[in-house]
Amino acid sequence: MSLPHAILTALLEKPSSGLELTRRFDRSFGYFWSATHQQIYRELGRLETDGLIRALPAEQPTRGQKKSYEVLPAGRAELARWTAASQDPKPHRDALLLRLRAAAVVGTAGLEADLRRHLELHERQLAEYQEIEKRDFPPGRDGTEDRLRHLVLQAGIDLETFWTQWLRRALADVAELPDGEATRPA
Amino acid sequence: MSLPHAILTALLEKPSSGLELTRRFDRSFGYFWSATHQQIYRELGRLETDGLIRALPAEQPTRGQKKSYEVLPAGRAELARWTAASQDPKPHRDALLLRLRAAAVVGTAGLEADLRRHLELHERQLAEYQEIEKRDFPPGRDGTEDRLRHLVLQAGIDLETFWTQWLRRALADVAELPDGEATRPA
DNA sequence: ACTGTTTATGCAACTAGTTGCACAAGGTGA
DNA sequence: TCACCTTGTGCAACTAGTTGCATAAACAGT
Repeated sequence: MSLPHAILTALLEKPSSGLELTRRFDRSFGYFWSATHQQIYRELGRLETDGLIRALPAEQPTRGQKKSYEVLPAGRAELARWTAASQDPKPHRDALLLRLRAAAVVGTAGLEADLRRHLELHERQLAEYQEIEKRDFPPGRDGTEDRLRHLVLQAGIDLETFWTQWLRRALADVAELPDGEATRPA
Repeated sequence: MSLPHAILTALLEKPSSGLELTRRFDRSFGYFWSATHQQIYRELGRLETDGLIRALPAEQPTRGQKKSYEVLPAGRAELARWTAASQDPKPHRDALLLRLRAAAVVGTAGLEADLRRHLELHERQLAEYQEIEKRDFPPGRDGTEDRLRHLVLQAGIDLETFWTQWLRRALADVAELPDGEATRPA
């Protein structure tokens, strides 16, 4: 139940259209919350119906026209309520770790290439976050908002750093394994 | 589409009943895949129907009786197929990071207590994983399966370590903030 | 003008995961 | 022996997220 709150947060930071939100969720927002454009449009509709946001119609709100939204007081109140409430951590699922555990019983075929692919993805992501840090958080500025947002970005950077290191280690380990079809034959 | 494969992996490591699986998914398996007992029973039914696993009926398979399952060759083949295929990383969502970002616009009320609660949870989890490591992976043993499983556990340990560190830093940062109802007044 | 591509919005169907509850068997204490 | 608790299995309804496709306007080339 957090997508609406993610959208409210994004809109409070800057009123946007559906597509702009999609871009932001793909980009910087993505390191803590991701969403497809279909999800976003659907949720924007709900939030508008519920009176938490409203459209800023420039001209006619037909198809093919940009439609920007802003947060209404009720929306801000709802976000504040949600933010103040304590939440239980959601269970995590990691397909890559599961795969490695599965590989321990059915063999490591094909694993190495994919570990390498993941490593590349995480390296690219890390580089991107470091770019953002350099651009958006130069040393010296430390308003409350900046501090908190920097903290969030820092988590993203540290996580990507962790994964690149772990993957390198995993690759090194997998490389010196016998790598049969199955380690414990059927 | 990974729950069936998680169950196949777990059953290959050791044939189990629904409840035993539930316990394992709550415990060590939980650091890379979690599932409720309802999910597990449902999936066991499907896997049996599909001929990937079969029940080992001790007596009568009535209600209130333990019913253990083992993986059939078709199940092992399916798991091997899945493990060898490359998969795209799933998008991640982290409610805590989202909350922090939301707190940057609607205020940090209630945040500190919850960060502290999360810190405790992660510390406890970390301690538990370290226990498991000490018990299940004493230095010296390094068969292929052990190596891979240790690698997975290591990821769990390192992730929990990361979170405890990050949360301590976040707490320190939040502590010296003005902490008004909203940092940027409505 | 016409064809194709990009931008922008959106619906519908499906899959995966969660929540709430039900039911049976076996043990425990009063 | 009856009431209650724990263990073990399971269904049904709901919520969240994914996938596939449709539609329309704007623009670019030919």
